[in-house]
Amino acid sequence: MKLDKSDFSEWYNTITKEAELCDLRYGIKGFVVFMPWAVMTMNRMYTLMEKEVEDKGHVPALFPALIPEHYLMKESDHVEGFVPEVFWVTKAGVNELEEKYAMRPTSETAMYSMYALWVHGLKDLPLKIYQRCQVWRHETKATKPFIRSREFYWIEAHNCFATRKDALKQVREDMEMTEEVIHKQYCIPFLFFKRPQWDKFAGAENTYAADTLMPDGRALQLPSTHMLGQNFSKAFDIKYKDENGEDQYVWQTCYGPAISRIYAALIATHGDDKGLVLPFDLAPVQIVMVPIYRDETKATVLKECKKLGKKLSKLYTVKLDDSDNTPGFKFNQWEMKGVPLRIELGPRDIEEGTVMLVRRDTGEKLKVKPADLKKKIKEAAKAIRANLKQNADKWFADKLSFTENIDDLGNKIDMHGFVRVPFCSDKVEAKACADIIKEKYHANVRGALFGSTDKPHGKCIACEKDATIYLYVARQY
RNA sequence: GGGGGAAUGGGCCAACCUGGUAUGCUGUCAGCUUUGGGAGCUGAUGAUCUGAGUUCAAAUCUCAGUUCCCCCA
Repeated sequence: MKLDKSDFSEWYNTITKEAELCDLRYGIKGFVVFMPWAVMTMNRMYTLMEKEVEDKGHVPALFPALIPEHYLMKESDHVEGFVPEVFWVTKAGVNELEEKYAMRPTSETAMYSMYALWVHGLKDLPLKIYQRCQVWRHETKATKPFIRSREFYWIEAHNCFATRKDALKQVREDMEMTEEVIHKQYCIPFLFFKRPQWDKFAGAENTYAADTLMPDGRALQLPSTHMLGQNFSKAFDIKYKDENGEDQYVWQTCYGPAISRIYAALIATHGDDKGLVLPFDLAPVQIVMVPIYRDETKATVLKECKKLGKKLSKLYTVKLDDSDNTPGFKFNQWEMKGVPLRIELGPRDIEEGTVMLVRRDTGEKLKVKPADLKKKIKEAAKAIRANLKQNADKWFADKLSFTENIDDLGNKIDMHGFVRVPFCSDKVEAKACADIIKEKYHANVRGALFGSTDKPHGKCIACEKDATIYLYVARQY
């Protein structure tokens, strides 16, 4: 199988098929079957993300997938943003429903209708609830497995606070969670942006989002946090009595890491020309054992393998591949699947009293004595984590560039990915300038780097006004 | 939203222009031989998207429909 990551689109299509990550033949456009190997990794991603979300004080709940139309219609900006891509349930059996139900495209309106019943006073705040679920959006943009499908899997956390300040603190906390899980554990680098006003979540005051870059230089939005202000609390009547006994609307935020999409970033960030490369902690199989034998040695070798496998499986997820394929076939197959470590064991090794330990990320082969094996595996696991993160970070660091000249912008985007440019503003009236860039280079304004205080001098890159802010431009998925 | 392409055994594909027994690879199953970087032989298995039309005869031509994929906005 030929794989060439420099042709990313083709590489991605091939790898999702060859590594058995998804099956596109279900027969509804934009709906794909997520295959076991992908789901097992996503489950591990979920576990790590949910632990972090719970550590930050969220508790889990599960809300219905159907949302009555009148809930969905309560917040006008939200309606405008989402209704064009909602799937509707209009019939039950043979009868038309009196009110149609939306298949949730996101759960603000489902959850906040209940929050209004639950929040009464300061004792109920902060309210921090998350759910793991799937959502449906009839996307009009091109669909691509994991990157953008019409049904996808995510976590959504929805919070209520007594004050604006508390809500803004949550935005920073969400960024910390993203850093901890997506960067440190999944080893996916990103930049955290405050989106311009014309590109925020429908119904939000502000949107903050982590953008990573795919190998073709196009940005992919990973989790986003929305500062909802009081837009929804007013629409849904979520209020508490303050110290003076007066009604106050709560301040809200929500956070939505789409696991299926982050999985796409995981594939794209770490994979190579041999297939997937999975971080040690996310691999459905961490160590694959490949026995090498002839007929007369088969029994001995398999016995040794099973003995060793039993020991190791107390610490790791281990798979003994005792199928009838040849060793070479197995090597290639498990490399395609991204298994981080391989142990080869044959008569030669038994004779020498060693096993062969092979790293997927570097291809490095290590002859190891059984007594040292646990130690060496632990070291290798650590080294793989560090190596994947370092490689990804190094690649990503070069993907940031600067320019103040619009004629130079196209080149910079082509050669790097994110380009910082001086801009007149990130308010709605500056959208015209963003449109100029979009028209000229098919690139989008991703927003201001969160936490950055750099101030530009001179003019906006696209108009004659003075620049007031640095914004970042990239092509996007 | 615009454009392009495709639909044939489980997967990939040939035959289509020029209508006539549907090709090859792969997979699966059975057997034998193999196994330190994608093994070999023998046999079995299994297919023309739907609906109309033209015709002695349609995978092939015509019309309609359905679905998917890719590229661009």
